[in-house]
Amino acid sequence: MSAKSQAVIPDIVIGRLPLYLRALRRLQQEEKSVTSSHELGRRLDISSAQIRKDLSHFGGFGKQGTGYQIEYLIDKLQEVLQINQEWMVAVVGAGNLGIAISHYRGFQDRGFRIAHLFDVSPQKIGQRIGEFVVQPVASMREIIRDEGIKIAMLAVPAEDAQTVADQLVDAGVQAILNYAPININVPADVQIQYIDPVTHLQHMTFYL
Amino acid sequence: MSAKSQAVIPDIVIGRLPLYLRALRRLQQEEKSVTSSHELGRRLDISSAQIRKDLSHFGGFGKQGTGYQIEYLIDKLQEVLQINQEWMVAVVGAGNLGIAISHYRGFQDRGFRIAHLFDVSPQKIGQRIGEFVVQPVASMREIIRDEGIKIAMLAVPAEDAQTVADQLVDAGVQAILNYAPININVPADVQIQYIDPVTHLQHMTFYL
DNA sequence: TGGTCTTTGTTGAAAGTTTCACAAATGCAG
DNA sequence: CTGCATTTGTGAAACTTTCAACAAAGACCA
Repeated sequence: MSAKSQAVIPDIVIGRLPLYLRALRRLQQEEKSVTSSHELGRRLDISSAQIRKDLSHFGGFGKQGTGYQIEYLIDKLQEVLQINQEWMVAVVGAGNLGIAISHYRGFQDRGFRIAHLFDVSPQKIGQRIGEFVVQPVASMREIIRDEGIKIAMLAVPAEDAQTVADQLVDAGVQAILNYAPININVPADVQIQYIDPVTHLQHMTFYL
Repeated sequence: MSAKSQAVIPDIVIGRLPLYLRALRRLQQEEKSVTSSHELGRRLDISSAQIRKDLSHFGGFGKQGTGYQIEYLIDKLQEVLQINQEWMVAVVGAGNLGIAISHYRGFQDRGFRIAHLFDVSPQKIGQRIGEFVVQPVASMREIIRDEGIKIAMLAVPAEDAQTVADQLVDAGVQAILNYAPININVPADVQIQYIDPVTHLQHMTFYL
């Protein structure tokens, strides 16, 4: 009934909120203004009960008999996830992957703006990649500190990932999205998430 | 005690096996030949009890007092995940992302080989990207069928993802790794996994 | 050999997550 | 206004996953 603003929310619930948000944005693009836990569940392949329960952690966003106002729910979820602001992000590694990330237009309207692209290689430093000029990792610490950047994407070789992550943490970064296929150790108060397409492929081959 | 080869293994356990494999390969690179559930757990930030339990689903791979032979365990896990063979993979979408995927060297030695790169755009068809020539989506069905390709990576705009996925399934693909930021519906016997960096970033901003 | 240390595989308990089922609220048609 | 159809939010039950603890096996040293 009331927002349980102080209760601990399970991390697995937080992880689903971005999916709800993505689906809601899509419904909005389809000119819909109201939806239900059933419709959302059908699209996401998640039970309607789970969606209702997840959302209820943050207060009563819906209306019985009607459902959820899409625009209102988007607003609320963005607020919960703190993406009702734009976060600056640093990308480290200007290889194929770092370049593809830097060109990707999809961060902009979902709460993130790439602010810098760093690399160690003298051949790459100074090169123009889309709207960025590759900057030296040597000056990374100072720039990240000065601009208060809190989020970084790591697209360097596996061998360098731990070292670069340490530097990022030292510079004040609090959330790292690691594309290198290796586990990284960070302090408990730093967030880390992994993207490794091969682990997903290997997960699926089990069932083939 | 004995391998429970017929029991149902929880999907969440299967999802961790590729992580174990990745860490084991790393240990192997460091010239180690034996490891323990404790060492693995420390590296992966997973409890040793969980690692032992996960591995015990497939039989007794370790030795009390000693631990696990790294090479043997890698072999066994590759067998379980069916990556003791090389899977051909089709990539659809030759934009920035599809190109980065096609250039990535990291699939090769982990069980996968990119066999084709498809796109709809007449400007892209025929272009050379690394070792591939972009082929028309129009001939995708036939090629995938003829070559018995079972796995595809989807790097097309969100608007086209469902349509292309339907075509892939129709062509006989049984596992799809979708990079488009949208949920896709596939038959129950087709595997699907998602990669969307923004959902990871949004997950982390909750805690900042 | 005997004693100590390490480490696995397994059991059962604890913790966490999902699903069920229903009261209460709302909308709508007649 | 009445009755029927929807749909939320929620408490309790069912199910899943993780963790703690320990016997048994092996390694190793003196």
